[in-house]
Amino acid sequence: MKDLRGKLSRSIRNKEMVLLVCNCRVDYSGRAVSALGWGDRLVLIKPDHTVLVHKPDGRNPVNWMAEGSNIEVEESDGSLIIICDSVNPREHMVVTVRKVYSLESNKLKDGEVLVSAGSEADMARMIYENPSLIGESFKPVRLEEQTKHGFIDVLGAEGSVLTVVECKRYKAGLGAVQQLRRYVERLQKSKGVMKVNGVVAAPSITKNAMNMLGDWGYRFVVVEPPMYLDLDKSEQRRLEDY
Amino acid sequence: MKDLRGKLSRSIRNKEMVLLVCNCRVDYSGRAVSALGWGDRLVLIKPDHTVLVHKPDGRNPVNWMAEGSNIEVEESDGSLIIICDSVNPREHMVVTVRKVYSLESNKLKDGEVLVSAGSEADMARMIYENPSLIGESFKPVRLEEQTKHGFIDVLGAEGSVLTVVECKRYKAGLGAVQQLRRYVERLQKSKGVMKVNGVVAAPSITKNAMNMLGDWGYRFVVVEPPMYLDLDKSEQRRLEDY
DNA sequence: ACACCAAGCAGCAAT
DNA sequence: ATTGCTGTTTGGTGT
Repeated sequence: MKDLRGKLSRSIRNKEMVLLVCNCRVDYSGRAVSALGWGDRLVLIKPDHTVLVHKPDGRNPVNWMAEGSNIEVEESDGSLIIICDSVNPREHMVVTVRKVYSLESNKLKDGEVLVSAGSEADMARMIYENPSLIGESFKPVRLEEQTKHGFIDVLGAEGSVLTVVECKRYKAGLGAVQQLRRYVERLQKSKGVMKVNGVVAAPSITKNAMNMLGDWGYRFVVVEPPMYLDLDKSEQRRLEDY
Repeated sequence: MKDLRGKLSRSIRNKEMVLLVCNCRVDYSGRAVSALGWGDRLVLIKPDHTVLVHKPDGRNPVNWMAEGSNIEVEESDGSLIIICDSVNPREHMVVTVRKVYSLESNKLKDGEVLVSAGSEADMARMIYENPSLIGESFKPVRLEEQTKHGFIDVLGAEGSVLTVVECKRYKAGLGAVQQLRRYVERLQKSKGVMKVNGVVAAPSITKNAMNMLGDWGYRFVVVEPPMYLDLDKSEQRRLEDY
């Protein structure tokens, strides 16, 4: 274990990406507490001092420390002990390694950034630019207004009545209707007007949410999120082209 | 690349955990669309066919496929091409690898499951068992009741008045108050009673949420989530003992 | 720093 | 399978 400890410490200090496949146990305390008994896992230490412990299944790490953690490697009783600490939030994770299957590290270079589309913001933009998606008389006024007390996706008017549009890129649930209700009520209060229209714009809506929508006199409009990448900032290619 | 393709395919078929450190690009389409240019990354393929692409920083994978995806490995123009597909939701991810820094795989065995404490459910249980945390006259009735129209953390009574308690393990925000409001209103409607008490139980609460709470006649009670593990199911040890 | 909200949220439980 | 909701949510943005 001694040389392993040295190699590990050196790789971390050297800002390499470390892959440690091992049998280990993990103890965590901080925002919660947890214990994980002995088993085979991947311990991934990134150059930014993010530490991830992955079980052989699932998308998420079973334990982790956010970037910037302090990492110490010790050796005791033939075990490798990886101690991670962070302040704000104060967190502590200890990985005790009793068997190493493989340890390797690489210096990685990656300057690229993910380009993606299909978010709720993209949807809001699409509605702003194509107001008829909401209704014949809908005239958009403001896009993605983040105010002190909420975030209105699209604000517009139908005739002389203000209309709040809440977008959801997936099936709208109770939460979406509640959000809409909050924004509508705030507008009514702040503007001192009785009537404000509320619209949920989403590809679909759950039954309960639809009922709640009706109870409050709001309406639902089917809108699909736009799925194309703006790769060249000029030429947009539809998803299906790929 | 040819032998690499064989090794990779074999490891995947063999349900091993595959670690591929490489220079690659990634294209994804499904719930959204994304493109990621050339760079050095870790491609992690788990036995359950979860696929994760990790950049050298950050906690989350930059691209991924959920467990159970179909994975094909091809070779073209000296590049390794990993094609992942899933139905429901229909998703597609292609990792094009032009340079392999390392490729290894291991058969992992991990039967352990994470034991943790400090969740909202733990909080609700604590309140149920220590009702005075909410108030002198609070008598708990039901714990974590999932009704058709919402999920009530703790339901109780103060005198002859029903009381709904909404727990948050962290600082309570507007969402918590709205949730509470929905449950209270539903109860009032279904039971046909005028008065139902509402309580937000959390370590702290935001200013806006506190105001909203007052507007609706609800109250806030300071409660910290319980941070101890029930390791033996009999003997509880406090976090600080470790 | 705080507050609020979206996420290709993921994962879980109950319907 | 759908619905609703928590999470050591993470991550981003505006105040």
